[in-house]
Amino acid sequence: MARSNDEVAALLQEYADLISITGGDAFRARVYEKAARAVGGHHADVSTLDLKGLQEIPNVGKSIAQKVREYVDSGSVSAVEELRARIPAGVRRLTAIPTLGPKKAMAVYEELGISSVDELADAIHEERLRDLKGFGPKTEENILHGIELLRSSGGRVRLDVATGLAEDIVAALSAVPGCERCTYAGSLRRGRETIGDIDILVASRKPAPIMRAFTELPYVTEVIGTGDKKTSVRTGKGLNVDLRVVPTDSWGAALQYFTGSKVHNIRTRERAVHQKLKLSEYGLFDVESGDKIVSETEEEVYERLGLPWIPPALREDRGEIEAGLRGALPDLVTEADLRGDLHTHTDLTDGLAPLEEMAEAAAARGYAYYAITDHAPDLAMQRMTDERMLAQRARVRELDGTYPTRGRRGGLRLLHGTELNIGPDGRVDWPDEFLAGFDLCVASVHSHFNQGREALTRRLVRACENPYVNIIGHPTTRLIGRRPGIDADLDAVFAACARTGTALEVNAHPDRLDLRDEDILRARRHGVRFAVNSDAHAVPHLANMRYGIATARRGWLTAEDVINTWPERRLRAFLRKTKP
DNA sequence: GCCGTTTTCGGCCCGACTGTTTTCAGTCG
Repeated sequence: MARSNDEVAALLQEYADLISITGGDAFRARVYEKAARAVGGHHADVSTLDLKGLQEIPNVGKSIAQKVREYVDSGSVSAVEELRARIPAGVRRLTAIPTLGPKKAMAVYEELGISSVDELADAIHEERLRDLKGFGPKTEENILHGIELLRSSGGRVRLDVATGLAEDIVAALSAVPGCERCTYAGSLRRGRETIGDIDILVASRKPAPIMRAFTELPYVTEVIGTGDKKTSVRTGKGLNVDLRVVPTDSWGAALQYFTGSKVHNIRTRERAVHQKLKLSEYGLFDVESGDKIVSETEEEVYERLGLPWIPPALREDRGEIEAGLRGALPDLVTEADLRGDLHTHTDLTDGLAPLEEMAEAAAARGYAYYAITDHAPDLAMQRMTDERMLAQRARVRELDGTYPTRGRRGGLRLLHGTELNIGPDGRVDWPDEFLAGFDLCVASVHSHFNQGREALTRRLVRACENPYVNIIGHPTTRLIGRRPGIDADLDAVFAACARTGTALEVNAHPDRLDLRDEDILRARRHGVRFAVNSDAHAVPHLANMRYGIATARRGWLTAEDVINTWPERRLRAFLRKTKP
């Protein structure tokens, strides 16, 4: 079951879409969109709020608050039902087709009675669309192509895939003569968990050679559009890449603009308007005189708007503008803050590399400490026994402090741990006496994902209450794009973590990124501590930490919030939990 | 429909590109 907030947000978004499709007031539609986002991101459950409490949510006024109450009380909203009755659900789905927006969707429905993607494809094959006003052969072709894209991909790729491609493109374009600066922006710079398309920004006085080099890159399969300021392509990975070329003195304004997010940009531009200024990708301008005020760096742009520079990870309109105005932006954790990794595997279970290689690679990363946490016996396929685990522990003790780690006195401190399995009833693999021998225990759910909400919640809370469980590993077990997170009452779990001194993992594997940014934000309000871990099963996986840190930053975490940035003594004290 | 260091009414982010247009609407980010 989704949180009430998510259901209400989806309903408000649907209402906004229906207003747009029916040609309603565009500003009114936008307000519903803004309210949908605000409700989705609100910390308190809307089903527990009265009208007054609801109206404290930004962009929720009397009218929308009443609709939310109506939904919570009765399960539906009459105003939404009225529009649903006028517009078949299929018409709304048409707007998911690239190049087909609300206006065209309404036109094909009203003129031709089309209310599904299949009917639309048929109509195009029969050349019936081109007779409509504003439609022509090219429009038909574009829509048909859009339908193919919609059916084939569906869109977003993993953060690591997009990062790799973007870094290749930046390297290639940086080598083109006349390219003065080049970087990626957009959701990738903000570190979102999946990427819909890549935005590349170049500063240059001569765009043509850059645009040409861009369209000739080997992985480009199609050029969608091209001008002297902007070019868009599709790549073999099903990922679109947009390239914008701006004058060098516009770099800061352009970087700010193309980093987004859209909602953050709207907020910053609104601030500009209130100061009789205009903010675009070319700079911050005085409206009356047209004079450019600043444009060279992001810092100048924000400063002139009365704001400190805001880290890209925070630019989602989740309170960063208000925090900036109060001087209360968090000092976000960085990869350099990390002193160790607290969840890793070796070839004793399902890892690929032996303990020695993993430890050596960890030392090379400059860590001060490193935990080996192989699987415990309840994951039967891992064939773990007490003897094998104790033999590994003896080897860990031998190797402790023997790997020189740069910039630190003494060698890499090795911690011997395990990744326990949280059983259906919340119990873990070993009895307390055996668990007491570990330096730390991660505990994770690996099966029985579909127990009811109450059972799953109890299960996780019970794991937190185990005095030997230090970290809940990949807390929701979601796999991005493949498996949803378990349906537990996460707020209850977060409260249990805070109460028992159990940390929540931010699993850095790009398939997981679990907890996700929004859940981190909620957990943080409970006073929970976090561990950003690679869950490495091979040496190269240790470097996935960058994605975990990106996610932690999106969750507003500081080094203080993350236990594996702490000095070893403080970490070990935390791991003693509530035990005497 | 929401909101207010101009305002309780009158605003509401800005520009690039495309395809259809004889000067602009729609879509996208």
